Amino acid sequence: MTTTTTTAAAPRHWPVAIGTAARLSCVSARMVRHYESLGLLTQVGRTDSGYRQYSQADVRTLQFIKRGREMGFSIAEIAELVSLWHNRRRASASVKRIAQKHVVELDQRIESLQAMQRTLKNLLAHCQGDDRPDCPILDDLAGGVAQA
Amino acid sequence: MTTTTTTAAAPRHWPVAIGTAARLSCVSARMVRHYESLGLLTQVGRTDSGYRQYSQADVRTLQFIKRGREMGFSIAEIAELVSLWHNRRRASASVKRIAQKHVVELDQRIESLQAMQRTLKNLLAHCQGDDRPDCPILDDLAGGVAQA
DNA sequence: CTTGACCTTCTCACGGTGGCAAGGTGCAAG
DNA sequence: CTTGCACCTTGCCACCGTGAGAAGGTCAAG
Repeated sequence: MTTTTTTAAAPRHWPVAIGTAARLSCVSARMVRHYESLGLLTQVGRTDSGYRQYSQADVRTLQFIKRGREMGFSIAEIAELVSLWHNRRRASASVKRIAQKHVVELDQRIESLQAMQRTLKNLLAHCQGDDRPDCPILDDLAGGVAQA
Repeated sequence: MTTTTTTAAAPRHWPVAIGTAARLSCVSARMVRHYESLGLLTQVGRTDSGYRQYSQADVRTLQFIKRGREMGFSIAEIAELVSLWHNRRRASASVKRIAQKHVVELDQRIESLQAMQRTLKNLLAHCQGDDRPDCPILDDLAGGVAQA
């Protein structure tokens, strides 16, 4: 393997093309274009032939987005966060507000999933799971007792 | 209010039109059609003019689907469950298997959301949330310390 | 007959990601 | 220089589940 530009880490020259930017940020080229189309990346450069050119700052923004997604922020929230990140006169309170709202949403989603789980585990505990047709799970789904 | 057919509960006559079926099952007419298009409702009847006609059994199936969605089953899983429900020679083990798989998936999703929460709460605890720009949340997103 | 509630089918959207196709580019090896 | 391959470009389709709306037909009551 004579690694020329195929290596993920530490490119010799900037700016880089989309493939490299994708590898450096662990975001697929597909999504890099998508994020650009959503306006998360401010004016990406182009070569004469139309290839996108990414600066180190662009790649850092992509990593920022990636990390935001990993924390479950929506694209819209990330857009706000990126904007705050780029704004030196931001108030950390603005960031905190977004994050707190997100924590609440996560709480609700977790709650909801846990409620499902309680119901299901309850039903599972009473299901024989043999070759007979009788099944409390189906009974419940069919308008049953609604045990929580 | 001279309630004729507008009432949700207990229709005088069967079969009923989609609106009534929707009200009885708490599924939007929109989704009732959608479920039919996915094959979850076996051959819905039609009047001469093309209106769908729902029997009590159809409405019960819709309620079954509704409850399944509330427990977080995917449409595909619900399709299997409905089929098992309709099959008198089913083995409850088949049902149990589907439900157990779903519980595992729920576990994973909950885990993942909780991981996000841990990270976020951690960062939030260190964010002043005042009018100054310094913010550990942004620092983390920007390729920071990755505190879990 | 008119009105209004209901029904029909159709399309488009969301969020976020993946896939594929058809075509242009850039570079290295021959 | 040519060939070949990896890369880039744009564009469209798919998923899942749901909502919104348009444009038109139907039914029942006034």
